[in-house]
Amino acid sequence: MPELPEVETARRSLEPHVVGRRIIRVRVRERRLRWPVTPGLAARLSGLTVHAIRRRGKYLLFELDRGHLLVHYGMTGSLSVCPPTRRAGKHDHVDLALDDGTTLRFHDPRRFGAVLWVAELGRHPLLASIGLEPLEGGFTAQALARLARGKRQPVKSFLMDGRMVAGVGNIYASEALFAAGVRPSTAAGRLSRARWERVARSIVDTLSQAIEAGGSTLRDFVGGEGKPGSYQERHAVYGREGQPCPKCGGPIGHTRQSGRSTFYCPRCQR
DNA sequence: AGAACCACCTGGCAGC
DNA sequence: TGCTGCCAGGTGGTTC
Repeated sequence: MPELPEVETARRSLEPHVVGRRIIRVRVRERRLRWPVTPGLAARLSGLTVHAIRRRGKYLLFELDRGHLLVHYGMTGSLSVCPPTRRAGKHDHVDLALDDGTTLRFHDPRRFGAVLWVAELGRHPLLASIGLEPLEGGFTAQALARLARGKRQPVKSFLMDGRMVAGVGNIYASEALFAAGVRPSTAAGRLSRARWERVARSIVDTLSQAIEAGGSTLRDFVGGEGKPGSYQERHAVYGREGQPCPKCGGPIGHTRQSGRSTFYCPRCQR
């Protein structure tokens, strides 16, 4: 469950269970994730209290007494709060036992996710070059246009580039561009100011509405406390090739951009 | 310098 | 059934 709305939904649902809890024990069953789990994670985390859970793009950041625990879901990662009796399954790679008897468990079949301890967030290379945060101040048409200046890259790829915009992935790039009426293949550097205004607003609206709906739940089920989201029912174009466009009724088109599926309405998006 | 492609994994599904 | 090939919400590094 990995784009911004899904990560934000996870953050909100974990917060009441995890903030204020002390980490009692750590168990790493599989350290081969996107990057190897920080060596000595158990010694690093044991005894520390979680003071807050923040999000930057698609990263979850657990603020501790010392440093942060950084979690990324990759394509198939998830966290759940389990009762102590729950047996670990095949892809349950990391457990944090908390002082109320529950376990915060990281599950990730494809192992594209990450679990890292970070001393100083500001200096960490994974966070240093992250782009504009769509739901915070500064996410404006002007800022986007400035970043895109001179780029011939398709606007959809631009929006999915984490160094430009944080947290927008394949689903929400397609959905936001549909809402804005902009063709995904348009060169980012050639969008007019008026179109950037529409794109910026569409990104904010799309992400906000998705968060309200609890995100999109596709092929995976959300374990633990997390309930599945329902925003997939409101996808206008994503995964809907050949089905009628909600605006004009024409068939939704499908194409491939730098290896990723793109869905759009050829009539409504110019 | 900028944009496309590859690699990293497992699982589910369609088609034979 | 079981096999094969293809597809999947990410992203850093490599190649062109």
